Amino acid sequence: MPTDATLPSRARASDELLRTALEQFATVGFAGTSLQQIADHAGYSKSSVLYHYASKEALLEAAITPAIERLEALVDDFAEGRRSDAARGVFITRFVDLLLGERLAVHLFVSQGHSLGGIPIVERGNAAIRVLADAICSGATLVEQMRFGVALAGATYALVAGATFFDDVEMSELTNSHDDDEMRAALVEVVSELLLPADGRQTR
Amino acid sequence: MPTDATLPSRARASDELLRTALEQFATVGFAGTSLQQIADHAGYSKSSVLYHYASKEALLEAAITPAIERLEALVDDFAEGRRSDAARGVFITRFVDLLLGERLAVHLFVSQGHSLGGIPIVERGNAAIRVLADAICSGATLVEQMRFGVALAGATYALVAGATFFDDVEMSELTNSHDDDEMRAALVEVVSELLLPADGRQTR
DNA sequence: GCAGGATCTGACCGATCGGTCAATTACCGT
DNA sequence: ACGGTAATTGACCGATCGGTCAGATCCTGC
Repeated sequence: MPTDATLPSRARASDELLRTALEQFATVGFAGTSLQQIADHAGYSKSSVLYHYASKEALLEAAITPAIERLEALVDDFAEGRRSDAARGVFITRFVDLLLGERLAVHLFVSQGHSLGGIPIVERGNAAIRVLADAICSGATLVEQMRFGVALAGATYALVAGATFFDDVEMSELTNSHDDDEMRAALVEVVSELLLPADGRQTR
Repeated sequence: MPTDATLPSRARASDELLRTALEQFATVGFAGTSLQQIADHAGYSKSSVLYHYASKEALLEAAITPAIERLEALVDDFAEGRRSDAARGVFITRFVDLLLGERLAVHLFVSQGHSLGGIPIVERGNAAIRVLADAICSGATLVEQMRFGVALAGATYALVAGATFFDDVEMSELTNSHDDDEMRAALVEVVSELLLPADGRQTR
C-alpha cells in the first residue's frame, strides 16, 4: 500500500487538523480558540494536535503561511514593476484571485493581523502590506491613496463581511465553485472602476 | 463638593475602565484581553473592574452600545427612506462621521462581530448590518451590490487597516482632530464616487 | 466624630489554558 | 513473526482565566 494518496475517506491527520484549526482561528479568533476545541472538532485528542504541531503558534503559522507567501509574491511583483495601467490590471485580478482562493487565511490575517504582533509569519504579512501601501502612497494625493485603500480593503472586507453575515451554510469546506466565478467578475469590475483610469477621470 | 464633574485629573473610574477596556478589546481582541490586563492598564485591581462592571461581557456591552445605537439610527433612517441620490449623499456623510467618531468601537465590532455571536448588543449590531445589506441588495445587480459593499466595507476597513498598520503613535486617546478633517473629506469623496451616479455611469 | 454607603482590594474558587511526558496502539518493512 | 517507527492518548503540570466574597478604606451628610 502507498503511504499516502490512499483512500479519500481519511486524509492525512495533520491536514485535517490544519483545516480545522484554520477554520476555528478564522471564525472565533486565535485567542478564542483552544487546542481542546480544535481537537474535539477534528475528532482527535489535544495531545495529538500537539504531536503534529509543536504549539498553537506553529499551527497558526502552518495555516496561513501559504496565503502570506502568495501575498508576498504578488506585492513584490507589483512594487518593483512600473505602475502602468496594464500592470494595475493584472495586479487587480491576481489580488482578487488571492482573496477568493485563500478566504479563511485572509479573513484570519486581515481581522487579527494586528493582535498577533509577535508571530513571525504574521509580521511578514504585515510587512508585505506595508510595502504595498508604500508603493501606492509614494507621490499620490490623499484622495488617490484613499481610493486604493478603499478598493483593496473593500474587496478584502466585502468577502470577510459576506462570510460574516451571510453564510447560512457553514463557511468552511471547499470552494463554492460556481458562485466564485460571478463573485470574481463583480469584484474585478468594481475594483477596476476605482483603480483604472476609466472614462475621463484622472488616474493620478 | 459636587459628586461629579469635578477636577479633570481623575475622571470617573468607571469611565477610565471603559476606555481602557475598549482600547484593549479593539487592539488585542475580546477573547485575547483578560480582566487582569484591563485592570493593570487602567491602574486598578481586577476586583475593581468587576465592581464597576458585573462581567467581562457587561464591559463589552457598555463599550460598544453607543456606537451600535448610532449605527441602528443611521440604518433605520436609510432603510425606510426612499433611496434618492440626496438620501444617499446624507447617508454617506453620516456613515463616514460614524466611522471617524467611533473608531475603536467600529474596529472592535467589525473585526470581531462574527466571533462574538452570543452577546446581545453584538447581535443587534449584526442585525443592523443585515438590514442595511437588505436595503441595498433588493433589486440590485450583483455588481451594484458589490459596489455598495466595497464602498462601505472599504471605508470601514481602510480606517481599521490604517489603524492597524500605520500608527506609530498609540491609536488610543482622543481624536486626531485636524487629520480627521482631511480623512473625512477624502473618504466622503471616494465613497461618493462609487455610490453616486457620477458623470455618465448608470446608477442602477 | 460618627454612621453608612460607595469604592477598592487581596485571598480564594473551580475551570480551563497551553504544554510535557510516559505509555500504549497501529502500522510497515523485513 | 518480529522489531521499530509513527501515531495516538490520558494523566498531569503550573499558570491564568472569569468570577465571588469578606473585609479594608475612603468620603460625605449629619
